[in-house]
Amino acid sequence: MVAFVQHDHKRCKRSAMSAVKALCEERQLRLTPVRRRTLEILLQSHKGLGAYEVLAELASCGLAQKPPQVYRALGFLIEQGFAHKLEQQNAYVACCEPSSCINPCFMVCASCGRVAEQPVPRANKQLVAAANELGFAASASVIELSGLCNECPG
Amino acid sequence: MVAFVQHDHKRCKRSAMSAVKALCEERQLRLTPVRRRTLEILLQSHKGLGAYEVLAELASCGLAQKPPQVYRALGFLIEQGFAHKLEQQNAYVACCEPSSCINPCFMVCASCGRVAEQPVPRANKQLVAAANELGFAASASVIELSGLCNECPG
DNA sequence: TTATGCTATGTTATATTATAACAGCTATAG
DNA sequence: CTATAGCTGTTATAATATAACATAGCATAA
Ligand SMILES: [Zn+2]
Ligand SMILES: [Zn+2]
Ligand SMILES: [Zn+2]
Ligand SMILES: [Zn+2]
Repeated sequence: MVAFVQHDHKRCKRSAMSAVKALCEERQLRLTPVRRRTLEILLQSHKGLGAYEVLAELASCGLAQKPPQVYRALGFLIEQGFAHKLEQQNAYVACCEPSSCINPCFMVCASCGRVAEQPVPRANKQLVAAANELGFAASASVIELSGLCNECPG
Repeated sequence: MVAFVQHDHKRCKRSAMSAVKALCEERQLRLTPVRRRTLEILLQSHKGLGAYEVLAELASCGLAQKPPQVYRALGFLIEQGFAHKLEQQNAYVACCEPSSCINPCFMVCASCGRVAEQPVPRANKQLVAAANELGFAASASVIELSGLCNECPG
């Protein structure tokens, strides 16, 4: 909800990271150095990053050299809801609200690349209801909008 | 709307193909052999097909041998709204309603792979409105549900 | 303590998906 | 005919992702 408006991004990062730490303790998960650093890399900005961009960052601080390493770390973060994959872009982005995030909608600015994440409970209910009417039991949704953010002129 | 219920699929294919032919005449586009055959291949079933699966089919009837050929044909069909890409699966599917299809929602059965396509105007309006409130001007949407269809047991 | 099993990591190799770049062909309008 | 625009053929390569297996760290219980 925050990517496209002025905000204290340092605070934004700190709060996401501490939420993730808390959730890991709660769930008895190990936030290992490579997982933690991967999340930090994603949290640097609100832009989606390709897996190989993340890998390059990890490599530059000596934490990983090979694709499987970054895909594992991303897989962990995504499974736990600490990060998301943008299917349209094959890009990865940290979750802004790791403790309360369910089926968000992503808005991707085609100009600056920033991504905002927004819960859309009503739209989700309607989608699931429409699906149910067709006898389809929906268990997950991908909702991604692309367009222009308020800071990027048409 | 039709993939998950019993229906006359031959009719389904014929009607999509003739709608596409009409639209091509209207828009002065060339439905060349490779484009036409690509569409026919996608229309064989309501499952999403990978680009290289389509290519294999094209190759088996001598219409294309190399990746760029199938990606071009798919690109044409998608630009014109005659087919869609399922971003979650990197798969391609023919459009069921080529003459009236706008921003549909896709339901992908995780078990049988069939894909149904459904207009969701209300959900779309809500998504766009929510985005606008954040100062985001949405111009395109990807909405994909995954789950189980009525013929596939949990 | 040390044996045991589980989770995570390291590494090689390869699979899968997609595009850039350029050469050649074809339909058609003038 | 010939210029042009759009389509096709081909080579090469980029970009994204996973399989498979070897090794290391850690947790816990005999
Ligand atoms: Zn921020
Ligand atoms: Zn922007
Ligand atoms: Zn059908
Ligand atoms: Zn099914």
